Amino acid sequence: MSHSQSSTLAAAAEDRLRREIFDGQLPPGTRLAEAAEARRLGVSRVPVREAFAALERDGLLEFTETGRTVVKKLTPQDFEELFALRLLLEPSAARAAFPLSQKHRLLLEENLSATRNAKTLDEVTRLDLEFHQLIVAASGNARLLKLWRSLRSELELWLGYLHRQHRDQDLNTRVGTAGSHEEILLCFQTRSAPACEKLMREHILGWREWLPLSDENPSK
Amino acid sequence: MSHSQSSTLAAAAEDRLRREIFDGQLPPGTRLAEAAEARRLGVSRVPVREAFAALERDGLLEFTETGRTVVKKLTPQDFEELFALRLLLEPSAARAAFPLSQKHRLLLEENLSATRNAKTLDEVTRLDLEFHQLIVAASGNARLLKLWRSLRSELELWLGYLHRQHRDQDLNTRVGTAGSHEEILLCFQTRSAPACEKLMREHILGWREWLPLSDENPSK
DNA sequence: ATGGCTCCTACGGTATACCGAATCGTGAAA
DNA sequence: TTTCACGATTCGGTATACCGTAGGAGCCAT
Repeated sequence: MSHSQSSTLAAAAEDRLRREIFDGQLPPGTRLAEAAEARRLGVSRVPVREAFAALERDGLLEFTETGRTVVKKLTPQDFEELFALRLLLEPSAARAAFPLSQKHRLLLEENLSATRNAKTLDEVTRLDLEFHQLIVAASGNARLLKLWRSLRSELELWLGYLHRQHRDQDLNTRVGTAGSHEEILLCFQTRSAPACEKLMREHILGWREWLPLSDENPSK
Repeated sequence: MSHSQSSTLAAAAEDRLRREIFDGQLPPGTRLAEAAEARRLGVSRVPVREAFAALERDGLLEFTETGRTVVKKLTPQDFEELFALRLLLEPSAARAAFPLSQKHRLLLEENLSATRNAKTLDEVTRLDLEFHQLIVAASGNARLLKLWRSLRSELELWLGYLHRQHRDQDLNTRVGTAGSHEEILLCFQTRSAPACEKLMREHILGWREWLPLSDENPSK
């Protein structure tokens, strides 16, 4: 664990494992053992154990009945669940976030500006999720934000898989996402809470639409 | 940790601490130290540490910036957030749960039967939450159930506080809850998905209504 | 060749020990 | 009396060690 800004070894281990799972270095189904990962990461089993626990509650790992730890396999069914929950949570969050506070308006504008300047697909994806999270945060319901964040890791995992499978096509469709976000922010500034809710709903439905799904999936 | 059906000491410690928090033996704001709790529970620090982590993610404990562990204080604001989320999640779950599978219908009927025979207020409360959880589970969305369960502990905590403050009055109003649940099950068997969604929404609104709030709260 | 049994290994659960940092109490100085 | 500083204590983070058990490999019997 040579360099990492995390204050605790457990957090550093969690970050690293999370990244390795996202990057596909630890494909779904991989069995992880505390001792082995501890050796590999150069720490003892205790921080690794805590990292496993954290990643499990984020849905990236899975504990079997017998205590084994496995990188979770995501099925199209899993994705449909995530989609259904976004469709449930985010429009409501948008409605509650209206009207936007000065602070959150600025944060969203910064996000859009960063998105316009983004160079890589991963960066655009991260900013995309960040935009949505900002709106959930703006709703003022801390627990709602917590629920959303608990879905975020799995979402990122899915998007990562999809990007690796359709590296070419996504870059174009991504432009649409950014424009859609600008439209949403404009809606917050010029229209009503129900309008924002409706627009967010349509945005997520559209997002579901252009995602290439169910032809190939990373599980099994 | 003399007797407990939990297979692991960490789970047993978690159960015990959870119960003590619910019972009010560990009032909000109480500072918990790993070593002290380990001595008190007769285990080492490791299981206690894991129990703390689990209870923190359940919202019953709180880690301060400096790493201290404190029993969380619930404010009326917290309760409003929980209420808003139930109002968002559960009606949708009811819609998705329609039509009820044989299995879930039986489970709900068992629940109502147990409620009719219940003797103590705590038991009725537990069965009440169980009824709602069953419907969320019947929605078929495992992640939705996970989100709901993550709210349950805090909900139980709140209800526990309220019961201790209004021990007399609640017993009567509880009868209404049970009847309301029967109505909901009937709706599932005789009407439509939107009807169930609407009824669930009204049920939760009614629940919010009769709860004695904002006059006294356990925080600060 | 196949099914089952046994032994061995690897893994997770737990206890204990060590360390640095934060906290609190105490006493000295202003 | 108040305040500041310093030492003792506590606490959380981490490492290491021990134990029981589950899984797997190899062997034997059929």
